[in-house]
Amino acid sequence: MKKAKISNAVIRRLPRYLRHLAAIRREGEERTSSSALGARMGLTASQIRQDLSCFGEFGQQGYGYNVEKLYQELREILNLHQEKDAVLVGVGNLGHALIHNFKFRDSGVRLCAAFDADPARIGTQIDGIPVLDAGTLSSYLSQHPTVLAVLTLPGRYAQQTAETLAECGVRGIWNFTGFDVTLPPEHGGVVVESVHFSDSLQVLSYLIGNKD
Amino acid sequence: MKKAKISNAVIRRLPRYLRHLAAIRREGEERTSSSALGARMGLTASQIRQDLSCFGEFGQQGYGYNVEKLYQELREILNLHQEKDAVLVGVGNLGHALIHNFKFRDSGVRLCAAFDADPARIGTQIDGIPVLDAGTLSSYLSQHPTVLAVLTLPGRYAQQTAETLAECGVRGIWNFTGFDVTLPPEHGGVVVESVHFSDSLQVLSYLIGNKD
DNA sequence: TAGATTGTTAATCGATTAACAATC
DNA sequence: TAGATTGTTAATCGATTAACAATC
Repeated sequence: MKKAKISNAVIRRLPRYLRHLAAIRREGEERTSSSALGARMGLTASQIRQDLSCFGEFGQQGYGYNVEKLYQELREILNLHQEKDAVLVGVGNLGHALIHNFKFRDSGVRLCAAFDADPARIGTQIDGIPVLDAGTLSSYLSQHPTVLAVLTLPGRYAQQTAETLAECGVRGIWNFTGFDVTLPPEHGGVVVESVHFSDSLQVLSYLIGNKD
Repeated sequence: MKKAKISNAVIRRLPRYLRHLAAIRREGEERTSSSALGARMGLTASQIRQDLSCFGEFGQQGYGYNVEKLYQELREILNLHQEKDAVLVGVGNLGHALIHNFKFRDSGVRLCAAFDADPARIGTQIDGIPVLDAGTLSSYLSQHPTVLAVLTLPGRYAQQTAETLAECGVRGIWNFTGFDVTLPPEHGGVVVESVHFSDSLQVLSYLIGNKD
């Protein structure tokens, strides 16, 4: 039901808008404007108005934007208001850290189960999330339709596991393995979002190294 | 000694080039070309040549690029060849996971010490990395000049800790706190590279939600 | 009302792609 | 040599910024 294709640049700014709106909201402000928000975020007022206008008309001339309303609009645009079930695959240090620290709920995600191949972990719970046998992943998914999967297992299993997930109907894969995962289009456009720690560190390395 | 300013878009592609070159190298290939690399990475040959030409002339007409040479060139461009000392601040689950799993060495980073405020953790070691009292951070830094810091502590301490780090001469901050950190220019252009997990998940949420 | 600020159209800027002469 | 492929210049495309009429 969307009109024009939204550019990637715009999409990647949305969570940042949301973060700043959330902060302004916590500060108790009722209204803001494209110029105020822009000053705060280091963007031009023009860009903010242009970005938001991709999704609708959320402001009011002479007044600006109602913080609460714009905040909620952004949550809807990002589909955060809609509950999404997820599983996590690979309960190593990083998987454990995500289960324990990360606020999945803030993004509308309900982490339902974790999977691991290590018998010592299977059957345990982490913060109330059961750790199940990785061998039962696809049978679990067939019984519990799940839209999201968090990939935190060793890189060598990334591709194969991603394919299993895609076959079982997962729509989005949040990939922390550091390996690229490519899913053929027969899997109906499953989206892979990768968090490449090393890419980020290497960019930092570049930036500090060229400051001389 | 660099000529023109390199655009951010180019810089963020460099680690990805490196990753693919590393894979091609592992596969035992001796040469590649902008079109072969482009096909593999989903980029145009033109873009690859354009990107690389920002940094020098690494290819040869009629032949293409020597994989090993280009790989090493990219490592130099990113300053990965140059040893960089780092500290990690905040030894919670995520900090622990990074110390234990992340291959800092692959990016030329030597993690020298970790800091935490929890007395139960102070004095322990994680994979050979000593956990020191967070209260001694600045005195440590004055004795051990350190260019990089990994921020993995609770968000409410992010800004203040970043300022301390900047005052103590740290040049780059790798920020995992989920909070934005802003350093005034009086800190001589300390670079902050943030890994915002929630931004990434929210983009994924947007993308799967708009596939209907 | 007058001032402020929107959404949108037009202008500018920057990044990507195409074309091609140079040459291995 | 002929074919392949570079580095670079020019053309295109897309994203950002500026301008402004509409209006709260």
